[in-house]
Amino acid sequence: MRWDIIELLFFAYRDFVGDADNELEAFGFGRAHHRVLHFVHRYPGLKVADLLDVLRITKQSLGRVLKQLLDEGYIVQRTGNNDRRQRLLYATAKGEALVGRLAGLQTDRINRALGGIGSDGADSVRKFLRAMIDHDDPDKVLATILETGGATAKDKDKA
Amino acid sequence: MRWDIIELLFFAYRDFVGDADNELEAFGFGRAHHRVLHFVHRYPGLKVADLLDVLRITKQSLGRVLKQLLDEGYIVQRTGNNDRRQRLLYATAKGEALVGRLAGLQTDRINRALGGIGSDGADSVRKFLRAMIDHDDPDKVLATILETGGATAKDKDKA
DNA sequence: AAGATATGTCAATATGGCTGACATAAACTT
DNA sequence: AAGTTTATGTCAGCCATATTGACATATCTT
Repeated sequence: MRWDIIELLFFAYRDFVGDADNELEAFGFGRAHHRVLHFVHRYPGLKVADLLDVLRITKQSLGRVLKQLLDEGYIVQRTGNNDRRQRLLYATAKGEALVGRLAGLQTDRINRALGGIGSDGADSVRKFLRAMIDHDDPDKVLATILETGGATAKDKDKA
Repeated sequence: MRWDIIELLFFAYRDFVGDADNELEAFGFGRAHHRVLHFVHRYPGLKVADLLDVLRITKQSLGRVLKQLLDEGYIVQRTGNNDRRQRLLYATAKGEALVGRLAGLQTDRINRALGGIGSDGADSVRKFLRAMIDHDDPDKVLATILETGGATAKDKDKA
């Protein structure tokens, strides 16, 4: 039994998401909002169904949170060009700023943690995390990540 | 920005906890039950306040779940010897069996993921996860983990 | 004895998720 | 053109898990 990793994962993830939680509270948002905004920002033009797939939630659940983000100007939606039924989702500048802020906190934590294990170690972590994920039947976003090793068009801000 | 690790962590943790979730459903339990049972099993003799600290929840939240686990025979509580106000918590054989089952699933996933990175890589993962955790003001369990590097008396079943 | 602490309970509320049902608009198929 | 399917949205009720506030009893400490 790998109790060591099981428990480290619990505490690590708790603190990792805790960074954002504290910040989100000020906006009256929670984790669900963060997730939606994150993926909309990182994968602009996602349709609603894509997001449901990624997050593995129902449209009612998504609707609740998405509506708030739309109403408050963090996300805009556009009708699809090829299929006018679709609603393609994009983060606004306001939304990007918020995602950036949250990701900054999380990145700080990650960089501190990576700081002690060198680039080979960082490689191992990426390999490990990647291998922890089920690869069968990936949603659109995960498929993108798995086929690019994590590098995407939106990674230009990896400064 | 470490978008790569941020996203890998999201999906990895989702799938990691998903293993247990599916199994828990059959018992009419959820994540909260799993967490409680896990720590009670791994750190027998925890008092209620310790558990509140570890899980960072209120006694009302804990009470709901703990009561179910007590009523259904997964956990027993004993009055403290030095302080009769305390309720020390222990997993029953039934409780241990369930934890073992859940941890087995998670361990399989972890071992598969570790299988690709060798023992140096595994070391790096442990160091990384450990460094991802806030070390200030640790609760009783985390303090134990941090000072022993994850090896505890209950690790004899690391077969 | 007075004050502090460990635990437990009641009650109302919040976040985020679910199921079922229904609706409209748009696209596809016949 | 009509019928069928699909993309999205909404209403409603319920659930899991967590919170806050208040209060209570038993036990320990001063």
